[in-house]
Amino acid sequence: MHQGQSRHAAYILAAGWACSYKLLDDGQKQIVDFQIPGDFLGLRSVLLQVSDHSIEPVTDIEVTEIRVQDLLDAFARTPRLATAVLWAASRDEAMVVEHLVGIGRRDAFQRMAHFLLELGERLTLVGLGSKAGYACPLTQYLLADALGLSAVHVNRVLRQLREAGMVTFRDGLVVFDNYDRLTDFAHFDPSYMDQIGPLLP
Amino acid sequence: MHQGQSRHAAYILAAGWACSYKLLDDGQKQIVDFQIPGDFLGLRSVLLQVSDHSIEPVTDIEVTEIRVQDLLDAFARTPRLATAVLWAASRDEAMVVEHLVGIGRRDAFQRMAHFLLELGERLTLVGLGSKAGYACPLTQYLLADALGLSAVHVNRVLRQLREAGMVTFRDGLVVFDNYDRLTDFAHFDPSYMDQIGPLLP
DNA sequence: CGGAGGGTTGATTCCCCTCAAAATCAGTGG
DNA sequence: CCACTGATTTTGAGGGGAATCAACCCTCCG
Repeated sequence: MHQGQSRHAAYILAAGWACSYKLLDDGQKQIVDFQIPGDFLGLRSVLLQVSDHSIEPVTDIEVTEIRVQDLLDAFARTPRLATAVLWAASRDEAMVVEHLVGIGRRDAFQRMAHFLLELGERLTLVGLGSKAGYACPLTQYLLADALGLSAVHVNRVLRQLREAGMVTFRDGLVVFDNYDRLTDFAHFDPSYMDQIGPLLP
Repeated sequence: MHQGQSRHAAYILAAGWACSYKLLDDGQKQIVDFQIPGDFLGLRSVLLQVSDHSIEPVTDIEVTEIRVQDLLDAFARTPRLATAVLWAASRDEAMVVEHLVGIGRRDAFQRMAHFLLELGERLTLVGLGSKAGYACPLTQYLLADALGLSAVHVNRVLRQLREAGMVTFRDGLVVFDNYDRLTDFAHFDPSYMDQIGPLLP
């Protein structure tokens, strides 16, 4: 899916990882978010009718297609579903906001630590991770484009976090060497993620 | 409205400016967005039941309160309204994403230029601005917290943009000295803002 | 075996921050 | 009328975090 496209469906990611990003005129890339199993793909593009961003697979993926018309029809029949989707969209926005704060006000180390922790939290919710660590197919280039850093600096930051005994990212595996010290260092507060659930009438 | 609060209403801003922001543990502030007349206030906080951010007036403001229950009841009676609100939420998220891209991948000059242009575009839509300029009550401190810069650097950037004959921000007034050159410089593409409107069943 | 993608490390440069100090202005009270 | 205060804007000097440039290594794969 690419920026500017219209007429496409939304999907739910069943397996694999994807990433949504925007391309700038000078060729730079800013990754907005990574999608893991269970996440919506392209919901906003459908609602706004024109995609304002691109989506790309990171690994091989499996998706379930949701046709726009079906979704809107379901809203009409089941208003509570509309509320639930609105809730899901709000939770997505909350994550983008947290990402914005990280890039705007945290240095590279806290930014990286916070990112790895948030990803771990999300993966734990769907049974793909724990406080020990998780499998992570992202390259250092992808991390750089997500965190607003250069790939070289990502490498340095990862090395220093590893040498500090807080977290090790190697061979597609994130291992939390000292979870508590890492959360402390990153000022990580997961409360903005584990939401109560949709507010239903 | 403050981070962590629950039980509050949503509002529509009738007059004045507000800003939504997050506070970090070390006291730094990241402004996520400014709200101008016509914008929703706190919609996400209501849907997620707990506010993940704070909202503060920038000027004196006038708001219209929307009670949560009324909103949800209206969704049940008028599904199209739910779709419309979902659309508005998506548009808000698109603006946050654009903000994220700006902070992640643009230097201070393009960031400032882009920000002033986007604000101008939004104000023009509600009749409070034009390609000539607009009244802007923001201080350089607020700009700094929004753009992820220091107030000192904001000042330098504004001076250089002024000396380059592109835009002048002085005494609460933004004047586009050369709109075309500024949009060119900032790679500003307003298409992500003037959306088609809600997709209705 | 050559090439591509990804990871690692060092040297240098530069953008932006921090610290510091004035200047300007609105309000406030003596 | 004027000193006094606080908020905001302005400008300078110096420092630091991250980018850029440039190698080199490894593994996988046709």
